[in-house]
Amino acid sequence: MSDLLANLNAPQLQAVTLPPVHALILAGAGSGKTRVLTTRIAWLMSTNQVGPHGVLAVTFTNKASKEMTARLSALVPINTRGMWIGTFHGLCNRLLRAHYREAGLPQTFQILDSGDQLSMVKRLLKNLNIDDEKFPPRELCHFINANKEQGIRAAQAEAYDGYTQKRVELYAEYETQCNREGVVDFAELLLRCYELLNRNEPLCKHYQERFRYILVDEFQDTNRLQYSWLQLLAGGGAKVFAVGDDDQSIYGFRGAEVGNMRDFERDYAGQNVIRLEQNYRSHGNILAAANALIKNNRERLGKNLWTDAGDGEPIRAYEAYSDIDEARFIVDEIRELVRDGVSPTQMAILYRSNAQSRVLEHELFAKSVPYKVYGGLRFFERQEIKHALAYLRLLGNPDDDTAFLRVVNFPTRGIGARSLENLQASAHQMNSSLYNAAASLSGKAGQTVGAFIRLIESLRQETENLPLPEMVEHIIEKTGLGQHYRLEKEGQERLENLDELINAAATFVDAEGAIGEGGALVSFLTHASLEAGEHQAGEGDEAVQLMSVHAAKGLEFDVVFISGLEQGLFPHENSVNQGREGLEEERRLMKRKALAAEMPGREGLEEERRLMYVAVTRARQRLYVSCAQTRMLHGQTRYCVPSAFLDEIPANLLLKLNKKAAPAATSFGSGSYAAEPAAGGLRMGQTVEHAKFGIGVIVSTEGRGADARVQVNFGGSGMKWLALEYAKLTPV
DNA sequence: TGGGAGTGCTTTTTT
DNA sequence: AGCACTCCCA
Repeated sequence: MSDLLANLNAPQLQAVTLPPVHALILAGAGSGKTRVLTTRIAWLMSTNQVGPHGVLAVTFTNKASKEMTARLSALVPINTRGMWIGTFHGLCNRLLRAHYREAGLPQTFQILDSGDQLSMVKRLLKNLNIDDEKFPPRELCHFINANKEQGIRAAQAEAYDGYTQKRVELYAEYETQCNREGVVDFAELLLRCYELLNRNEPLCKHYQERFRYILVDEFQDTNRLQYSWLQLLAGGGAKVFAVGDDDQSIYGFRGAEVGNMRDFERDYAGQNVIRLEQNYRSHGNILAAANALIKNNRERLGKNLWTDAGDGEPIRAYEAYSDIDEARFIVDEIRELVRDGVSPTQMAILYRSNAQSRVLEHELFAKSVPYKVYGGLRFFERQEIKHALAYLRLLGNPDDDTAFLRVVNFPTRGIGARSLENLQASAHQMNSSLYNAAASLSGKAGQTVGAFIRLIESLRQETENLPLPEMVEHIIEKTGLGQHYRLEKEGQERLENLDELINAAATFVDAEGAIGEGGALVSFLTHASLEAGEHQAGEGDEAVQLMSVHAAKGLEFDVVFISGLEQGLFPHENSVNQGREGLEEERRLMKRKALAAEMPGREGLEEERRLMYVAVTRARQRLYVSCAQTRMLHGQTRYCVPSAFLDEIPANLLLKLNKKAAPAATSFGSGSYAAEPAAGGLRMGQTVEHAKFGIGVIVSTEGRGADARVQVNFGGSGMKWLALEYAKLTPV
């Protein structure tokens, strides 16, 4: 017991040992958030205030929930397996599986991932003969999800214009189709679970009485529906312990509501707000920079990180000529650090968008520095894996049209678009699944599709009594998938992945223990949807880590490089511009019109700044910030202005590493970002020198990127229009 | 059916 | 630039 509480600082101790009250823990970066959360659970249990049975702990990612489970079992000698610790989606799934009947779902309901959802929407549009230019499928998915995340069903959705009216209709169609197929998307897991509890009073009461303590991680990332879900479960007197950091809210773009923190404080936590402000991660200068940055945000609950550690090193800043030069600089620094004995694993290069990794990878490769890129295709999202899973899904639920269409002609069986059109038409007419409608087909289509149906039927029989891994293997072979990739030139890797799928099935069975009555298949498929597999993490290797800032949240490194700190990139222009349709839409949905109108783009910029704050606070000992004057973007050279965020770092914390003055107009601290981004980083009125025409003054600019041109008054040599891409203009 | 050419898009991402 | 997606032809 005393061990448990040893080494906690005062606010940590206070949080951990709080009496049964609602509480909001504002936990700054590196302040021991996970430790407080797990210790709180351990303390509650070891002091017999609650049993493992009465705890509900919610996280956002599988990784976080695994970590929480692991750390908890290290703290208390208890079997955490039966405990309700998991992600929002995982826990909702668990509830829905337990009460599928009450929730109106088939026992074997399957989960659509975003890709499945998209193809479902596309199919719907096609069947209804709707122009997908007018209603882009991606946008429609977003519309549907955003509504669900607000707890709004199609029947309740309001539409003030014809366009939205139509989208609501499509939302309704989509709902119908999902129900017909017995599948649910991610948002549906939450909404369905919420509705189940909300309208089934005895059931709700049961869980309300069961969970005495509800703990929520990363509370700043919750959306409206998740908040309501928590409210509902806490309705019977359970105490909610919410941990979060409003300054690290970087998922507003996908519906997270930082406002939930404020609401929670107002509605529940009241006096019990505890701030964890001592940072155990970073040196003083790094924290000072982070604090200075985030101070510029208006919408904050307020918090200032401090540390016992010394100031440490200054923040190193480098302004490169180009993206290539920036990469060169970073890689050179890394090589030097490696020579000095820093482990590559402890170094990370962060960027705002994944496209930026290319140049960096190129340079790392050229200099033979091992590296690892995060983000990209995940295991269960690979096409060969999805194909195999589609067959498995069809065995479990023949009504799953998405799965049906995915593999009905893969490997090819001579079932062309024509046959499928007929099939979809008659399925539509019969109001049944494609699988069921297949029997009604005649002619050639009837034969080929019939053969496919027989294949599935016989597979079902053959695999009925097989253990899961063997079942998977059997499917891969008997469907011709294996053969297909064996014959394909580039199929080797895909074959290996399919083997890996068999392994995954075996591992899964081992981990889950014996699950009887064919439940193993369903839970394996659920596992595949809910945990798409790590982002090709590949641990152990001595490699430098490359990832987006978003992906870096929750991680820490001795050395961090933040690259591409340029206006338009970081902060990203799409976040700051208000004109974007999607954003407008979001705003309308979030009913924040007033706020948005009052300060257009501010919210966006503040989220970008929080992103920068997250990036900065990843670093333990050394932080580099860099930008480039030119950058290849979308195949065009773009002339860049250093990020406003660079100017927000106090100059006394910075060590500028540029060897010589670079031959361009911009430099840190110029404040030039506020001005209209001039073509090529050159501004009106600037004096420049040209090899042939001599000294001149810029009188106007036109175009951007590769098309950028400037008009220069060269005095005696006259007025010239020059393309920046070709003309060498040196600022004077 | 499959490949080659043409077209368009391109922030961040978990479940 | 690079990739995904569509369309059309052999």
